[in-house]
Amino acid sequence: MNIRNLKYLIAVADYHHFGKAAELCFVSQPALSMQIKKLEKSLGVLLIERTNKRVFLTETGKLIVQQAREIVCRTEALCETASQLKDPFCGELRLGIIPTLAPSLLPRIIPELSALFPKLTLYLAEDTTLNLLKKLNEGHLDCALLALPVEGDFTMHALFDEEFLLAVPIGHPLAKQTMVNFADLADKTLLLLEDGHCLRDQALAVCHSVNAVESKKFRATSLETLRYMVAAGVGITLMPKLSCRSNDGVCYLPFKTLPIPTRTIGLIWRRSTAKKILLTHMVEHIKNLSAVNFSHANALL
Amino acid sequence: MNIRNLKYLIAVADYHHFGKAAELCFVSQPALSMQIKKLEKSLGVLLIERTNKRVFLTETGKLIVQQAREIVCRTEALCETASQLKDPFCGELRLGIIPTLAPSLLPRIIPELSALFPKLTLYLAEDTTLNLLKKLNEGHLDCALLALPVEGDFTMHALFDEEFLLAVPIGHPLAKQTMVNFADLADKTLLLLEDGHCLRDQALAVCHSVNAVESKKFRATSLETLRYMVAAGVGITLMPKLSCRSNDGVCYLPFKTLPIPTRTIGLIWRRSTAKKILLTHMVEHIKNLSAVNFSHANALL
DNA sequence: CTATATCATAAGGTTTCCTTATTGATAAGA
DNA sequence: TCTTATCAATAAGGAAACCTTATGATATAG
Repeated sequence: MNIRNLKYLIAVADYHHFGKAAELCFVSQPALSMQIKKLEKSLGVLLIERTNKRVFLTETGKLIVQQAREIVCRTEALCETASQLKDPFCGELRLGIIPTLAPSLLPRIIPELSALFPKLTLYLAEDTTLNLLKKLNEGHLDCALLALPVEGDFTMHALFDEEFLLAVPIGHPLAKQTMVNFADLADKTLLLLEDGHCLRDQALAVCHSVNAVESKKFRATSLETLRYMVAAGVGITLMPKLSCRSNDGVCYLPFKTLPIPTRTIGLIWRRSTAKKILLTHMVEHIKNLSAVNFSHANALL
Repeated sequence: MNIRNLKYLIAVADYHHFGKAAELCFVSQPALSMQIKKLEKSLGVLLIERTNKRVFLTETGKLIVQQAREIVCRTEALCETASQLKDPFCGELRLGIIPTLAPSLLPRIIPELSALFPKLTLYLAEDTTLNLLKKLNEGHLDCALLALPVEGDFTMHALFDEEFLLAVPIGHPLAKQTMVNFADLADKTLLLLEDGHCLRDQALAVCHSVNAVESKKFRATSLETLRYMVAAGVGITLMPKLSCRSNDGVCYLPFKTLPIPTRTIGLIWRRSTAKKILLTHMVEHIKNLSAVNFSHANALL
């Protein structure tokens, strides 16, 4: 048995076709057929049932393929480990991020990160927390930027706390204040995001603690929609600080009452990742950036 | 990279010597040297520092070897899976068993099991529960016969309940009774096994529930020692039913009071074992054997 | 300074593996 | 029923990988 054998087997398992599997493996069909046969012989079991029109795995084959995938996956991880140890700041990094953070945070950190890690290719994926965790576990992502805490066996590093501000239309009675109390929100109705966004749950928690309620008529699909709804005078909402802007027809009021509602933004990754060194450096850099750029004074772009 | 490469690397990591590692791998030293060099080149990192007198792993090498061991281990597991699927009742089975069970149970099941699985080679290892669990986890054992429940992520199957009987010397006042009550034990002193035996803990639990106490002067290293001490009139003890004999100078009294003190004997294995089929068959056979042979009527040999 | 131990290198042969061409078997269509 | 298309197996020859033996280089010990 060798790793190539296993890769060929997995290709056949994925394509149910020797020819296509061979193509995928960049070898000729007979070469692949022969290797599969050799593997079967060395294991002493039939892995694939071949008829001329149909190729499918035996029950034994399914179990073996399952283990083969694990092995191939680990060999790739080994290579990745070596490559990262050679140069931790080189290669690719697949970064997941939640939609309520991406448009506001990325422009503030990507330019600096690109400059700091010029040999690094960054791939970005925007998705909900639940999907990000899934993709992380499946190895499709290397790390994720999201609101802590999350469930799962990940290494988690808090980066900064992001305040929530109350967003009201310019003409709103509260817009005359410079700050807002919890009491101001009592029995008010807030516009929130639709299900799936972690921000929705955090906002609901705030609602609960100040005796506000969610609007039953409307659930937004994005923060931008939410902002336009507020600007249009439909209602008020909570907005994370980094997403607050000036001169957009909305008035953002910071909270005066302690504890100020916030969410903690963090970077997480699989404990077993090969990119530990790069990622811990990245945490430090983002922490520094946030301290300098997202501070109270200049958080509003 | 291939599996052979990794095996060679692991051998060097284990022996810190190219020549000896090569011998272990049944190849010449240059062949091994070349493969290691090839691996280093393909990974792009230095794995081993060579001076003419000393061979040692780089920090990178240590991390890579760690992963290599995992991979090689899994390839062996894959082979084992195939072999077990080909013939589940063939090959080797490494069975662990606790010392307070081995001498009494094995003679009652090994002959039948040998007959049922003639192509199976059975290796037996006697050790305490803690050590058995460790060896199971490390892959040095395939399964273990012990008292349930145990801590850990294992598949567990109860086989039978084994009663505890009170062992008293023939001349003892209680020896005149045919059975014994919990009340008979109140404030009595019992001889127990030394630390490490699960039976000790179970006996202590019984002591606690009947207000008996442990003898402070003596702790036995085995059930046999315990039996001799009782026969010599030093004290009384609890004896698991399968270890009770007739005509050995000791009188074994069953408990009359409900619930009769017992321990549950079970077979456990790693959830990921390749020998699932064999082991589940074995569970059924031992259950049947226990129903037929360890029943109340003929438990005393 | 010599001997020894130890890993690296070199040259040549063996084995493994791959490629192209072809065969054989089966299912679908005429 | 015969033909055709599809697809995996087989065969033969060449390329690559790998191993072996012999030799080289270098550091340590005496």
